Amino acid sequence: MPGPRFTLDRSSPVPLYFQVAEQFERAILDGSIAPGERIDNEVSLAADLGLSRPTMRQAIQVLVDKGMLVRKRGVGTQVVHGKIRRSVELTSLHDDLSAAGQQPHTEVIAVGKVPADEDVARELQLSRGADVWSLERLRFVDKQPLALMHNFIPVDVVDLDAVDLAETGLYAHLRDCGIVMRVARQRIGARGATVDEGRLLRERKGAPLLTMQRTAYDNAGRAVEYGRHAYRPDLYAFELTLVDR
Amino acid sequence: MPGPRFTLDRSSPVPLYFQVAEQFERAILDGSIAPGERIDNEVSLAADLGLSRPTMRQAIQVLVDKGMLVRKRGVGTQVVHGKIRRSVELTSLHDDLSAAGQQPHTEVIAVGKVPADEDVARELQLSRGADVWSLERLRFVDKQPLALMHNFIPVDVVDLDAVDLAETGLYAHLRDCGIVMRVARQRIGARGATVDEGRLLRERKGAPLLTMQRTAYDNAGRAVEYGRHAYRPDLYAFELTLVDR
DNA sequence: CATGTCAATATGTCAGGACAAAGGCTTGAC
DNA sequence: GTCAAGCCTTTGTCCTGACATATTGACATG
Repeated sequence: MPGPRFTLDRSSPVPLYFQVAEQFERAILDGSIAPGERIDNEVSLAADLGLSRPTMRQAIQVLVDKGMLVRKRGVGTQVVHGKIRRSVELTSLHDDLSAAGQQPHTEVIAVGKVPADEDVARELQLSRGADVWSLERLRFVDKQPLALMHNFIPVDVVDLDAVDLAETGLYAHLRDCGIVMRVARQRIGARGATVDEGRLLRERKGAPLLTMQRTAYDNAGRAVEYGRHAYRPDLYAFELTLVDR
Repeated sequence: MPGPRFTLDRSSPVPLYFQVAEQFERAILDGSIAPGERIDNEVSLAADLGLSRPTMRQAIQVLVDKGMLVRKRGVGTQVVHGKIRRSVELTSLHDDLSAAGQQPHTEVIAVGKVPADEDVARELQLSRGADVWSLERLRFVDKQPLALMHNFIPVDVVDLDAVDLAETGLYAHLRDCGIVMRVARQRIGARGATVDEGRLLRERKGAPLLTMQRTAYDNAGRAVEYGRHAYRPDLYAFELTLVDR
């Protein structure tokens, strides 16, 4: 618990509490602080670094939210475990795979304007039959088909024409257009593959697929994207870390 | 934004920030504050209620974490959307269903001590072959089989003999024994049903099933439970709300 | 030996103030 | 008319200080 000496850069634009949290996280991940070990109390940690207790507390809170630390009143704060897999976040599969060092490859199957069906209209808060962008893509990893993705986007959100979606990824393009997604509702389920899905994903009809539907909302609470995706369950799964607060 | 008048009870043991958060949440859920609407700024809200700004800020943060509010620096804080389905939490299926007003019914298929296989040993941080409790249950809703649950628990965590697990639910029993689960890692996937699973869940062999594996850790970072579950995807799905912070 | 009490310790909550940074709006120069 | 500078509002970060409450362990008591 004397722990590695943390360094603070007060001239950096990075908030102090975040600098501390980052270094703490590294120390936990690389094993400098063992799981189960108690860290110093907030007051002395703050004093060591020349911070106020609320700032130190805020730094610790970041890691508590991530599930790496656990507070116990009257006792102290302990490391729960070192290896925390990345939890489900508001990112796209493209980001996920790129970050994992894999070589994703995307094939655009179809893109164009279509009238919204009942599902799409409800999720995007539009009237049924309204025009929406429809985008179907097939994602590969190592030449193997991994996911079939069908996205719907209101036409007034962004223009999808003449965009190289095979390269950039949908979410990256939306970000570039100034669309900021803040909240999303996801629903994860399973079902058998249709004939078309089977052909594209190289599975037989009826083979189990992992499905995910996601509706994403921007700053203003406007629904900006609805996606229905199907994954090959032998190649993909969702991992998440739950924290009881 | 003048908003409903909130009431504070300073003699209550419930923290002030939590009282405010609760009443705010109710106002959002019942539509008193419409989605997209901006709420008052933190300073004046705090002044209205006779609170300090940090306390008011903490109250708002609770709802930001839930995905109901979105902050924008220099602009204000907005309601994103009213209806937030419960996100995935550190609770059991039994709790989930009870809360939903359904009538869950559980059948214990098998319970006893077994040697840990490779998976179980790794997840529970035990040596292979060590004795663990094995508990297989089948859960029904409205007489329909919904989930097949297989849990493993280290023998030194709790005694599972002579417990009516059909009634109480596993997690409730663990809570009663003083086991507090703080963090859990989940992995959600899909696969085809085995013959045995098909028989119990009344599906044919190879029918798509939604699967979830969960390892739960207690305060000390000790793995206290590992579960492999299979759900009928026509009756169950995982919903979660993601928030970008 | 069991049990209740008390003190030490650590986190939980709350107040009040200060300045920084970002977004939106107005104003002014060109 | 357009674009940039500057002002205002609002949230973001950080400080100091205080008291409340839960946990643990030592100690006294039955």
